[in-house]
Amino acid sequence: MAKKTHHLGDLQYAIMRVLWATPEATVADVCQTLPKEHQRAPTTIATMLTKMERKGVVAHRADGRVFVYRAKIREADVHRSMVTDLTERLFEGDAAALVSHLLTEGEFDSDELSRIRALIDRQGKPERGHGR
Amino acid sequence: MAKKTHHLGDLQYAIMRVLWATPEATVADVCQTLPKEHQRAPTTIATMLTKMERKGVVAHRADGRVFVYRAKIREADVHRSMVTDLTERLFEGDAAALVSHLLTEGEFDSDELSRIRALIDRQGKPERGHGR
DNA sequence: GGCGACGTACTACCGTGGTAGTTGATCGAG
DNA sequence: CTCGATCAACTACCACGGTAGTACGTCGCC
Repeated sequence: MAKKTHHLGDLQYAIMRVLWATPEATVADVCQTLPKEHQRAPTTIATMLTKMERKGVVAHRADGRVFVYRAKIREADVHRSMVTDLTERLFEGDAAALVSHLLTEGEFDSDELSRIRALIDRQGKPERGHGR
Repeated sequence: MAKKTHHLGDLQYAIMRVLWATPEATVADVCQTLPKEHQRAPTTIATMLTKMERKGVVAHRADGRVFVYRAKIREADVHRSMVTDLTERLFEGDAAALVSHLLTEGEFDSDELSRIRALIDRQGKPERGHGR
């Protein structure tokens, strides 16, 4: 497999989000769907998509004379690879240290705190193979 | 102020780690202290430091003919800015969603889980101003 | 005094993200 | 058939991270 940490730029990630939200999209579709802070000239999007295809993160098929693009990588994989990346760089792979960081930075209000607590409880308790 | 999300490259971050670990360091010091996966030619480090100084993340003073560099930004700030960056890109700024992601990705063993739970408990209540 | 080691400055390149203009093919309208 | 719109292709830049060689000044040693 070897996913090897896709690092996408800002615009590239924005484009991926469009493609993840729809099965297929033309350059024009992407342009229209992009949030306004990422609005760019259509040629820019087309160039980006070409470069992204070279990288293997998208693919296209010709529908008449227009190209229809689709994502080749899954959002979850990118998320995982980006989070893992950051965790390794900043916390030597210690994800708990990342959580600790978020807590000490006061990123959460008490509402979120309980939400997270609930998630942890669901995670730790039950019948999952590993863990004592 | 204007923190404006320092995004450091891989080598740059590795260099910063060296400078954070010591009050001051020469190019040679940095070269020697860098972990082997980041070992580079001394000129490379020097060039990098020059570029980093232009960016304002380090500063130097001349000690005789050698330059002694020191960090201009704090590690905590970089951590915060990088984590915040990722959280915004991936989870629209919802840090709890990031934690949720980590949990569903099974990043923690039960030991870490309890550690995190303890941290969360400490967060809600006061007492113990700041230890260690 | 000359010479080599050391150390910064300068220069040069590559890859990639980002940005967009220009070109050329093609398709539909008149 | 011709004209204008629409697209992809190609080209050209810029900035920046990364990488390192070369040039040049200086310091200590023989």
